[in-house]
Amino acid sequence: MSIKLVILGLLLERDMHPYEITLVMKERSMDQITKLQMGSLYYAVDKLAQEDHIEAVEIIRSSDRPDKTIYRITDKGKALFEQLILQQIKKNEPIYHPLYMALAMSHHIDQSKVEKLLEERIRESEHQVNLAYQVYEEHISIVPRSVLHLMYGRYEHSLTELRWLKRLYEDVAARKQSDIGTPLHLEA
Amino acid sequence: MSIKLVILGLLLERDMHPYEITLVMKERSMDQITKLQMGSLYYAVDKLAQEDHIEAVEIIRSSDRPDKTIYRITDKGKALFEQLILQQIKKNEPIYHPLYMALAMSHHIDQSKVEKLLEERIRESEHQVNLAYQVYEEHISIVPRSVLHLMYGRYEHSLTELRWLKRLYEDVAARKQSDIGTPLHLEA
DNA sequence: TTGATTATACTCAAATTTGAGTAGGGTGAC
DNA sequence: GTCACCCTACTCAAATTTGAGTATAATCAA
Repeated sequence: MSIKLVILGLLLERDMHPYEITLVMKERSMDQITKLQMGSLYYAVDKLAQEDHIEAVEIIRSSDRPDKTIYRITDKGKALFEQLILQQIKKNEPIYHPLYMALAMSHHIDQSKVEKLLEERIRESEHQVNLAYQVYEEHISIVPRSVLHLMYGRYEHSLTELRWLKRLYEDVAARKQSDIGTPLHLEA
Repeated sequence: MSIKLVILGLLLERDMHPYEITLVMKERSMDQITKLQMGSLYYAVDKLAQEDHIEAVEIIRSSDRPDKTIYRITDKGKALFEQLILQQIKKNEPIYHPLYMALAMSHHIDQSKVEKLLEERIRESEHQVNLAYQVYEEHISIVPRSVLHLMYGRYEHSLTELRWLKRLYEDVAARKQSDIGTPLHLEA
């Protein structure tokens, strides 16, 4: 499970409390690559603590706020981290893409509605591309190279998606969605 | 939830039993775009049936095999299908990529191990690219255009991933993973 | 100044997913 | 001919995820 990897990886940099982990993830837009849900995060942290992969360093109590429990990674946790990384590289799991699936099945419904929403989605997608590029540029001088690769990779994938959406849009607008037999005439 | 969309979409083509849905999904490599787990599929089918979005048409019993329940989509189900498609196009959710995350954090571990596994992964990724292209080509004459877009899109994404992996590999092999401050010198 | 939103920090019940199990039949290799 | 493995079709308990809720403080505008 991906969130465990992130928890261990960030604790390898410095001790943190769970909420702080969410902040760092957002700062580096890691929440675009690994799903971040508070409930799952706290569950995973508890799990890791029960198994002695991480341990509480300090509990900060204030009368008015919830307690903050700061965690550190243990040696057992470091071993798990390595194992999970290697496992993930080895395993060949596809990347799921619900938007593509929805659009692939969209020929069953009213094409004018699809066309309309697709226009908005393309605009949103363009925005995402710019955002991703900006994040990449802003981090050039401040993150390790592998993290920079991550950011550039996100930019590339968002660009791939945008181009796909635009091609699809042409077809929807031309009401060709139900055609069978003609290859997509692709240049790229 | 993505699997519901697929169930409804396939039942829109013809009546099927759940196991048949898994076969069709694999045939069209839809299982590369939407996670397919038997348990989740049967759960979703039960759910849809309870809510009258689909209904049992026929139950085939043989003494030796488990019963097959064939389902059809209802009008209520058709409405849900449209709603889910439009919702999915509207919503802007990122695509999660655990492999990228693992590699982005891999600078904390032994680089020679990463290098080795990365070589295998690149070979596997090349294989996936070829496979995806082949699936696209083979389906040109037999699926609606929007489904063809899906297949071509998968090919493109796998190619984007392959190029990313190769660039990363160069850096790992050159032991540059921890460098900070140099932009990736990119041509594409 | 009151109301609205955002940030801090979690918690919990209910929904869903996972992973393993069940069980008979077919198929290919040795 | 038998052993191992895949195919057909699901089922189920346990693990995990989800989505909403909790509660306080700070910030900002109208």
